[in-house]
Amino acid sequence: MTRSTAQRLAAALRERIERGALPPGTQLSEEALSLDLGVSRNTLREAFRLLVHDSLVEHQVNRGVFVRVPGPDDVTDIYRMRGALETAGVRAAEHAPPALLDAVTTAVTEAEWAADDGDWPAVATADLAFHRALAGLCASPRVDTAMDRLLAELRLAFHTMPSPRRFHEPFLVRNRAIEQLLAKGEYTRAEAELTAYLDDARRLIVDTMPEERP
Amino acid sequence: MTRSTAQRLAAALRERIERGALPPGTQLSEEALSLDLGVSRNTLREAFRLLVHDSLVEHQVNRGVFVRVPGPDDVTDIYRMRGALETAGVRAAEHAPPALLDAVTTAVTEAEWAADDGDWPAVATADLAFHRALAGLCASPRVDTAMDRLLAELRLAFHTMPSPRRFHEPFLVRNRAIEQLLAKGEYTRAEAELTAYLDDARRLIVDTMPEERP
DNA sequence: GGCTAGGATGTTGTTCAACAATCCTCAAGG
DNA sequence: CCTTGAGGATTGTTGAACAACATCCTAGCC
Repeated sequence: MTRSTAQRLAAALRERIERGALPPGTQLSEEALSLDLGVSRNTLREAFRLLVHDSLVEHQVNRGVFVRVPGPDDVTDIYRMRGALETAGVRAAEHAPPALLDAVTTAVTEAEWAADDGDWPAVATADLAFHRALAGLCASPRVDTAMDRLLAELRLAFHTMPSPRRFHEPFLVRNRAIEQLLAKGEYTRAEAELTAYLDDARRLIVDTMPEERP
Repeated sequence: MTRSTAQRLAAALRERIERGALPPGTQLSEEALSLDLGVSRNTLREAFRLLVHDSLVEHQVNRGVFVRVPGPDDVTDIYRMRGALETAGVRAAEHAPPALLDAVTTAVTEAEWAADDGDWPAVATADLAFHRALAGLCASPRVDTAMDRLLAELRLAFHTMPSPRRFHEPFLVRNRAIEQLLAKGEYTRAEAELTAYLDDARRLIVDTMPEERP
């Protein structure tokens, strides 16, 4: 309860953006939103800064803030950094506390359950949770928050895809494979598998994305 | 010149902090600073948000903003994430564009020159530039900015050390060794060397840091 | 003496209204 | 077709005011 008004505002807007109520490209008008949410323009601007911080919105000077529209090169870059953080997690797996390793296994299992139910949004969430858990093996708060921001940005990119519904499903078996390799202590092979995985996923996304506007 | 007033303010404050004019722990009073810098309190608060974003200052609700005082566990965590980003750069070195590899070599050389001159602040800058160049081999804007933030935060930690003057100098020979391994294409050994390097540097810093306050 | 309750004081959090600076639109003119 | 220039709309910034909160000091109690 010790959160500031601006922080609560940012959370509310973040929720709207991730749900898709504010699709990429939308302008967030200061006057309209401040009236809508019942706060002053100044406070709303503070909330905007927080959203800029997790790169969900983009601030153009003298023009306003817009929900970001990640382009193909953004996705490519996100996957580069994901590769750095997740492979670091795999390399750290050998000395990671058991609780963190359990989190990896749990995420894979939950993704499989969701797929059995045909609950594709839940599959997406669990898939991302699996990769967050991989990076989490670093046992580093900074890695964790960086990873969270990357995945939030990626979720935004999914919103621009034509049909993201069953995107994650074919990758579940590869998630399980990586988890097995980790459990068996074959870290080098796990890292190679993960790298190949990320490369394929990135390619698949970039290919189905609309062209970048000039 | 298309920068906002808040951005200019943030840059000015960032410079003061990194120079040490605002040592870690200092409270940044809104009223005093707004009078001093000739801007409104609201604008100053916007600048604060930008500084929070590169984690140079810390915002405590209803208490104000303070220049961060990184503790030993902060340093440990920074080195964890540095390890992830820099080793990723080393692994990407094989396919990195020549310009990025040149940047690595240049940084090492400049560090050696500065050491010959006994210019320890310049040695520190060049040392950090070398590691920034390593991470830069990823050719990823997001990795670059993440690395920049990490190093800025680390510079803050140096300010709390008793005598950071010649800290970087003994590491220069190891920088050169890593650079040589990269040039010879021995990426695996370069990565191992780098990991050992980071571990030693971290230990050295943490051991000379004052105790964390409870 | 030591401890708690309560008020005094200063700081931050938020709002409001106004004006300046900038961008966008659209129509007039070459 | 292109340029140019109002005009309108939005953001950028300010200053003042009040509310909410933290800290410190003091008075009172055990």
